[in-house]
Parts: sequence; C-alpha cells; structure tokens
Amino acid sequence: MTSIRERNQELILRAASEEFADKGFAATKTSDIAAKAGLPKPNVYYYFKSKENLYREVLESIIEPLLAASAPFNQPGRPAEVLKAYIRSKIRISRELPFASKVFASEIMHGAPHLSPEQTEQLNAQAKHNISCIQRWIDQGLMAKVDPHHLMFSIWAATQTYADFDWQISTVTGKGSLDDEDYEAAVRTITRLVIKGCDIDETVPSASEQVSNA
Amino acid sequence: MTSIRERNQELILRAASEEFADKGFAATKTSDIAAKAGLPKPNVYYYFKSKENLYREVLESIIEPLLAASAPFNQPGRPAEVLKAYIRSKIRISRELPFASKVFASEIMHGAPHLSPEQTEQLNAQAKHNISCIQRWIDQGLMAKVDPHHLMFSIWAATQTYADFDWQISTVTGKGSLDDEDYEAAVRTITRLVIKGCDIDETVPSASEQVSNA
DNA sequence: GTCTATATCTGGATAGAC
DNA sequence: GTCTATCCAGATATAGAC
Repeated sequence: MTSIRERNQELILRAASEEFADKGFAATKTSDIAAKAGLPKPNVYYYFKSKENLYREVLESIIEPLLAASAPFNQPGRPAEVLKAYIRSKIRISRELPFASKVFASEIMHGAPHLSPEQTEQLNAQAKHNISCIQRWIDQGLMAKVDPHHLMFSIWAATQTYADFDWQISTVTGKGSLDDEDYEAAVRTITRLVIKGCDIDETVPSASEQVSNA
Repeated sequence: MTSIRERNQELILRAASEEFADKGFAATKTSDIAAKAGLPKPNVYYYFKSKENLYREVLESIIEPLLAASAPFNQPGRPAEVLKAYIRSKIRISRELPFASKVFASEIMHGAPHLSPEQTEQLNAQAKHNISCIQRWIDQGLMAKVDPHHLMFSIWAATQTYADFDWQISTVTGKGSLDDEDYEAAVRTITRLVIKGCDIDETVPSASEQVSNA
C-alpha cells in the first residue's frame, strides 16, 4: 500500500524535477513546484524541509542511473560491445530521465556546488576506471591510439546533448519530440563515430575463439 | 581615445559574463557584478538599464562568433577540410570565449527564453544550411550515409563541452586548466571520430584535379 | 498531517545629492 | 556623469489554526 506521504513526496519530487530542469535552481519558485504537484506550498516544506534539500534529492536521483550506465565497463568485454552498450545506456538516460539529466548538467556547468564530496568521488572514480579500461584496450592493440580522456568527453557530450539541449534539437529538426527511430538514429550515429573513429573491430569472436579464452 | 563610459561598460560586461556563466542568470546578483567590475551598483543600471538587458548583451556577444564558426560551410570545399576547420573553430570558441559560451549553453538548456526570434532564426538557418551541405556530400558519395542532423549534434556537443563542462573536465583530468596541447588533443580526437567515422577521404586533391575542377 | 495567513529577508531598481 | 541611501516586490520559510 502506498501511503499519502509516499504519494505526495513522489508528486512533489516529480514536479520539482521538471521545474528545476526547466528554470534552474535559483529561478524556480517553491510555489510553482507546489502548484504543479497540486498541493499547497507548505506541504513542500513539510516533506522536504527546504528548497535546497528538495533540489539535492532530485540531483541524487540521477547519480545511481549514471553510475549504472557504466556497468559495461565493470565486467570483462571487448571494446565494440562495451562501448556500444555504454552509448546506448547513456542515450536511454537522456531519453527516460530528461529532467534529472538536465538538473545534473546544470549542476556540473556551475561547478557542482551541491554535489557532496562522496558523490563527486564516486562519479570521478567510475570515470577514471572507464578511461583506464580504454587505455588498456589501446595498449592491447584492440583499438587505435585515441586519447581516452577526450574520447570519453565526446561520448558524454554527444549522448547528454539529447537531454540538455532538447530545445535546440527540436528547433533544428522541426520535431516537437523525438520518436523511437530518432533515438535509434542517434545511437547509430554516435556508435559509428566511436567504433569506426577508433578502428575498433566489430566482428564477433567465433565459438571456438570464445571457448579458447576460457 | 577610450572614454570612461566605454571603459566602464567594458568592465561591467566582462564581470557580467563571468558571473552569469558561473551562477546562471537568476542566481547572479547585480551587486556582485558591480563588485567584480570595481564599480558601485547603480553604475550597472546607469549603463545597462536592467539586469536582463545586461544579460542580453552578454548573450548577444556570442552569436556572431558562433555564426562565424560556420564560415567553412559558406564557401565551396571538400568535406575533410570544411569539417576540420569547423571543429577547430568551435573548439577555439570554447577556449577563447568560455564565459559567453556557457551563458549561451545555459540559455539554450532552458529553452532560449531571452533569445530574440531573429537570433533564433539566424542560428537555425545556419544550422540547416550546414546540415544540407553534409547531405549533399552524402548524395555525391563523398562521405558515408550518416544522419546529418545527428552528426551535427555530436559535433556541437563534443566541442561545446570544453566550455560548458570545464569543471568535469578539470576533475577527471586532474588539471586546473587545459593547455595548448590538451586543446590540440581535443581537436585531433573529435576530428578523427568525424573523419574516420564518416569514411571521409582525407587525401588532398592533386594539382591537376584541382585545375580540372575549374 | 494539512493548509491559511504571515513574518522575514534578499536583491532589483531608483531618488536625489554631488 | 557618479554614487549614497533607500524603497519595495517577490520569494523562502514558518506559526498556528484545523
């Protein structure tokens, strides 16, 4: 059973995500959040103590999905399959969590003043892990000598842009919102740039080769 | 000769760029802008009427450089040279106009509420021109069939990220700021992804071929 | 737990002296 | 043209009735 408490907190969180994504932290009014949630303003303060607290909860909600997107890097795998899965996950986050994604982007853009040192460290550690993973592939001759840092920056940017700069994308494409095929095209394009751009072998290892690895 | 007026306007504009880039429009206090410019607050209002007006001037200052970056698309040229020049220009803007770049990014992220219809139209027209230019190259068999819209989104994102998400880049690389070689590596990486990713021929046409084109 | 009414404070903007 | 002192709108946050 869902209590009124849980329901209202969820309504407020959802409304807050959208407002913060749309206007930014400072420009967002708690009264607008309350109105969008269909609740009186003091309820916002009752459930979440302060505007900043509420903001931090929205921000926190995106950390776990972001870390989860790096899962392909956390198990053994060949460059093609890991990078493809990673790009797909990142695009999925942009599509399915567009508001929290934007809040996160805005937060990073302003120097991450609300991220806790622990969150910063978690994200940074994962990023460094991914980068060293790419460096290893380069050392093993599995891909071209591309600067792994800059490669990661390009992948992040290219995938995040579908959430962060949706207005620009709508304006240029002339579409109000992108459909399944548009997101598939995005994944295809970014994947192609990365795979071909890094000279990565796309052929699947044969059964015998797979067995011989064991 | 530079009048006091010009000097003060310049000081205020520079301070405003930094503050708006750092905190965003709503979170920026005019008193902080004045303080950073080394002038009393009413001077800000004397020279620029309102906070919003000042913000619009900062925003406007980046439009022309952004349009100018598309110059390679506005004259005949082969894919490799045009795209290379474009990527280099975009990275240069991120490096040389980091504050205005960030202000622009933030503006776009929130749906461009302060951009005039004319500015929107100018930017959009240029974007569409660039995209149709890429489509023509594809039709002519000069590059692979990559969706031109998504290719442009990736190039914008990958180049803008050096201004917008400088905090992330500093955190991950462990460097306070990037040097010449870092920016060269960025250009090299993005260029490689685009050129190789789109199967673009990099060989320079021979003198005879160049003549035969005339 | 919920909401009306209100306190309090921040920050954009300006009047008016110099 | 410049700046001190001040006004006041608007937003966060809460007291206290229900």
